[in-house]
Amino acid sequence: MTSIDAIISRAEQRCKVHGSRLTEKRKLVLAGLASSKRALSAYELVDIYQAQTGEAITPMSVYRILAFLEGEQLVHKLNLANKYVACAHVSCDHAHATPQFLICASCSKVKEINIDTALIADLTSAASNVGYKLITSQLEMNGLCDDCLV
Amino acid sequence: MTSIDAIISRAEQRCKVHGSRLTEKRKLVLAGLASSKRALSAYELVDIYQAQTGEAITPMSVYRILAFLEGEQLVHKLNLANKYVACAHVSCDHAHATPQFLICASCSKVKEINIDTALIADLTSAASNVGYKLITSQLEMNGLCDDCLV
DNA sequence: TATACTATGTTATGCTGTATCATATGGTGG
DNA sequence: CCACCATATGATACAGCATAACATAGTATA
Repeated sequence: MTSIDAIISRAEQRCKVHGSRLTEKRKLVLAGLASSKRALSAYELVDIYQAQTGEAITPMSVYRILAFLEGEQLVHKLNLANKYVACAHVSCDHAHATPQFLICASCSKVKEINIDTALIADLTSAASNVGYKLITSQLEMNGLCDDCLV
Repeated sequence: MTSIDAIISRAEQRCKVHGSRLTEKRKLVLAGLASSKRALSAYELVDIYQAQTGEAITPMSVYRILAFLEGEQLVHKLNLANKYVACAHVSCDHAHATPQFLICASCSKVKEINIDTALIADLTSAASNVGYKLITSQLEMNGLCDDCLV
């Protein structure tokens, strides 16, 4: 079972539980994303969908599908890069702890990591000290991956 | 001396030291940004420039000027919001410690805060553990400010 | 003053994302 | 099984963010 299959099958499970529909198109978009190591833009997904299925899809549809998949926590949007990744982290099988991301500024490769809860708590309280309530503790950081560092 | 004046005068100082030119347009764009509590988009700055000076300026020019000001560390780009802020933090007068930003998702009001150096070190080492070298430790977090929370 | 560099003007274009209205599809109750 | 309603997708247009490429103007210095 490839990691793509794992992601798809988890998606099916999740949607079943939530009573939402993982349609063929949604599945294909998710598969396109899951088959990439890199984060992809919506427009890149349009091309990949076309390449993998031979069918055309509009950016509008891709955006709608990404929004759905985000709602099911199957996909994360990386706001720093305006790109999307399939959620692949172990934590997702459980309580879905807020993910933290490292994004390679050169090749868009993404690592989803865990950061100490205490550290997140520190950030939250630092924010609260100046009157801000964090919407999400999803942290995104730009870096260079080891491949691109060479 | 208003905070705008303080920002402008620091800008003049900085450019003098660096041998770069703080032209009238650059000064006016910086002033536009400094006069706002909120982060502003390049296109908003175009409008503000027009309103404050009666002269038109193109987005292209504003982008170039913002790039210059960023290079002089007089302006920070907030990648989460695609907006810009004049650097107003005390830390900027000194070693220019890496700034951390809280951005109100509703009104774009920005707080530039200090985060414990140890915490940044933790993030850096967490990144390094999975093979990433952080490009910047500038952290951006979306939240809601106290005004918008009401 | 000639020159070289920096700054700005001008136009076009690309990428990211959303609004809107039309059509199709699929589940549910009568 | 059909009528109905909610959901999903199609199609088109457009808004906002950002850069490319080439032309012109302004400035410092040999």
